[in-house]
Amino acid sequence: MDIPKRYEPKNVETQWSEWWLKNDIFKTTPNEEIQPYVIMMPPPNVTGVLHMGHALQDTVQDSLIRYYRMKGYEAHWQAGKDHAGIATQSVVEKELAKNRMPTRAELGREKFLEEVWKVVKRNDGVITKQKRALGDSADWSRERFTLDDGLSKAVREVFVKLYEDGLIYRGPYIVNWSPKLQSAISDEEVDHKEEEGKLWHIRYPGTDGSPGVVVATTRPETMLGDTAVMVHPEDDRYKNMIGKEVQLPLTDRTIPVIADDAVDRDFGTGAVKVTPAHDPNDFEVGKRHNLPMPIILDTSAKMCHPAPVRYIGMDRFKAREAVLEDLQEEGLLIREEKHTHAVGYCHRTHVPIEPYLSTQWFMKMKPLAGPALDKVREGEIKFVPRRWEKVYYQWLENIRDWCISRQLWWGHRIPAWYCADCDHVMVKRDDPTVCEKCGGTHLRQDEDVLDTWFSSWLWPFSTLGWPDQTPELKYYHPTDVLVSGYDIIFFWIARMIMADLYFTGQIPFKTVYITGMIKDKLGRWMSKSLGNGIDPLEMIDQYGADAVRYCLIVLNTPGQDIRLDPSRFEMGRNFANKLWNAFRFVASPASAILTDQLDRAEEILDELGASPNQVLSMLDFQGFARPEINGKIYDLIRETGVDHLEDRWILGRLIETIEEVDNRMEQYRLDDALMAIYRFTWNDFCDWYIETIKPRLGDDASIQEAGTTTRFALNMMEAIVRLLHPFMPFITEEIYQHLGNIEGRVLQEDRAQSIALAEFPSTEGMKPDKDAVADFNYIQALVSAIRNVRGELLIPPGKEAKLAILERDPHVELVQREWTTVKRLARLEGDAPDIVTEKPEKSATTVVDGAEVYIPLAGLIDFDAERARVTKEINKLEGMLLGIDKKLVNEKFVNNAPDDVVKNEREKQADFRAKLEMLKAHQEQLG
RNA sequence: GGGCGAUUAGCUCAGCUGGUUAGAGCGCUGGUCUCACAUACCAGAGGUCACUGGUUCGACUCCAGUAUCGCCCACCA
Repeated sequence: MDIPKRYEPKNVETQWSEWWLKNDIFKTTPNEEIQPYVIMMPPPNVTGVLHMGHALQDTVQDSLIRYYRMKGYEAHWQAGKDHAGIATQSVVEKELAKNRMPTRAELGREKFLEEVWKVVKRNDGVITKQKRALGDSADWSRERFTLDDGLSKAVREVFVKLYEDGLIYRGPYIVNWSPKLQSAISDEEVDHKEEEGKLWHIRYPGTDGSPGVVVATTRPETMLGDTAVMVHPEDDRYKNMIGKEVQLPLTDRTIPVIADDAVDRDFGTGAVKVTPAHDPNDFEVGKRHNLPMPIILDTSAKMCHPAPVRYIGMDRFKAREAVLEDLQEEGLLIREEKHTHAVGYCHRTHVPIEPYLSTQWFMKMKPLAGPALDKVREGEIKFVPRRWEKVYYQWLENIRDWCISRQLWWGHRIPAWYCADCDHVMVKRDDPTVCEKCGGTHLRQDEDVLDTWFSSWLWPFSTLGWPDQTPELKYYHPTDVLVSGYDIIFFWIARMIMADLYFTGQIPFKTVYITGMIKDKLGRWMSKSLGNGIDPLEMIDQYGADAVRYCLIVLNTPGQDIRLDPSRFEMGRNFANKLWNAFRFVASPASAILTDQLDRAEEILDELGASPNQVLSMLDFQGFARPEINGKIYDLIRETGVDHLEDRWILGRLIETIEEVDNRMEQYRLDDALMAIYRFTWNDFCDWYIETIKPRLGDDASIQEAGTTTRFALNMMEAIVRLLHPFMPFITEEIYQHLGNIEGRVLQEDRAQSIALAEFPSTEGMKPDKDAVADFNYIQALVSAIRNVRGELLIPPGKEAKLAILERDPHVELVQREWTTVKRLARLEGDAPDIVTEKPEKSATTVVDGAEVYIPLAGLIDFDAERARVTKEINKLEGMLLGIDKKLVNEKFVNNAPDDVVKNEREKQADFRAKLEMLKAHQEQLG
């Protein structure tokens, strides 16, 4: 067999990902006989590329999906893409500019949308391909797009239904306006940043020549749109002003002084300028007091008409300077002081939001919020980790209406028509041609589109065919878990829960698994401007997708941010390489031996004393996925007289590992699950098991022994790759298929086509052999102790040492029996340990499991080193013993602590004391 | 102004419902190209678990507070 010494992921990974796709390995179908396990993949932007956040979340999802698929579920991972209104539209606009094409405005709606579709079609498939390179085992045949016909139908249905139910309305309100996007955005799309700004005090003189009032503002430029000054009704300073008019500086207008208890008397001057069209509070005040609401900033936040002519066309910040300058000149700028306040920024374009009075579509959220809150409160939907539920509650409890209209072109156009003849508004499932009220035919559809999230909040059911009652909807819905970052709890997660409950009456998913966000090495967000991003594709190219996945899973504590440094991927690569070489080792003798065995089949079977079918089926590789066979394999091996301690030990460790993996997977601690597999593979299987069985495969071993040994080791290998497959799908598929080939003529028909479809190892009906585990642990401790002596005393590795054990040591028999192992691993000489009645002269002494063992040192080392080693050991022991002594002297501890804890401490005390005594005696001897 | 998280070895992080000799990877020190793997092996050093109190026989783990860093929410102009 041709197996490369170094594992090279590149070709292997591409090959398998194409093979999986070609063979429909991940395709699912509704099947009532099988339990479904479903995850909705958060749809990435159509024009997007894979970034580390995707890589993390996808790996988590894929590991879950693959795990449950192997556990026998119909595991469906629903993929798709989001049209991402604003993001996509600006990508296309930028591209037009770059290519010196006409602008959006020049092209007009229809032509522009054609351009967008061109870009979308060109990019379609890019991110999907990248996700496949990562190993995503989604059912790609069921991919959906938020703008495809089905989803558009769902969006339309939802809009009309909510309109009919009175939850969607249209009207003039203050919205968050992004001058850069030239569109309204929702509250959630505004980022607040604390900023050091200024508070300016401006005098509004009385119309009668009196001093008037001084107002304080952070936005002097908006004064040009003021229609009142308000003071607190009880404020003695201003009581006499209420009802009077003041002059609005820089204009020829006069405005009234009104009283409203929304005013905080202690802030600023206690007098507030009121700009109803450009401030949410002032808008409310304006409504209460019936004030005019002149709009003085246009959609680009430039000064416009009712403002005095000399300011018109000025950008808002430019206008601020001009206004301040002019006020200064007129002596009306009283003072300016520093003032920190929160400024809203457009989440996407990072320009300051302009509160702006405009007519938009809104959705009442309160009625939807109640049930969504209940489902989480009642535990029907659980967040992992739980603390995110608080964030969810807080948002829903204070939820405000959702501004859903956007002044964009790319998206679902609002299904509302206005009759030019009678102003009637129609919201319809099918495009109307005639006004239902006046019969007129001059209908005009609303120009705006819906917020992107208005389609994605339907994702868990719209992708499954809703509003039609499809078999998919019945079978896959509700889904099991949603995996996402905490950054879109409001945007998406909470809204999905609301929508699903409202429209299907079901929860969208049972669990919300919140991942952390990927940060750079210094804990900063990865961003293009900082240039600190790590490209997952580059990492896949360099280290392999398995390595990237390994790293991301291991670093991922639920809900905790991850500081990522590219060098971290080395651990994944190294682990893959380790696994590969372990496989190479157990596989290389396999072909030869097994072929030979089969050639001598009858003879061998005869020796084994079993019928051919029995033996073949029991030695079948499927063994470790079938617990009931597992034990029998071992029994059989033992019956043949090939009874090895290490086999029973590693089997025990495997059982423990499988149990731990299952347990940790249930808790969504994929990091722990993977670490358990890692430890088993590297520390137990590679470091101890393989090292121990080497003699059984060497030249001195019989074919029969080598054969059974290889069988057993290959079975272990198979168990390992199956355990590991959910996390590292490529290398495990590669090894699995190799194992299948090695098996050659034996029971091929029983093997799954892909490891992805093989059974996950189970421990059903199996228990670790406790005695074997204890015995092997002793051997490990013994070997480690000897190695420690060797290491500390700098005994050259090539030099073989001797081992002497006391006759009364209860482990004598065990050490004799396992001498081959001990000898090899500790590099000892002799055919057996020396059995002595007392300590040999000039020996290093170490204590293993309560008994001394000796390494005669004559000719090996100087005794100073041994003295130093023993002193170190004694100091350590004394420290530990001190703590235990203290506890046991304390009556309260002895009386109050549980018996087993006290017993445990007593045992430890005895052990440590004995060990200490032995070492001290030894130290004395050394002089 | 509320809320949340973090603070454990030089670095990045685990440590579940209080009792472990407080762990891992990387890095570091010493030794090995030992016939699966130098992307490796063996041995080792390194931590008053941010601080202060409290609860408890016992606290890295629970409670209160302090400090530093970070995040989210919030219409005081």
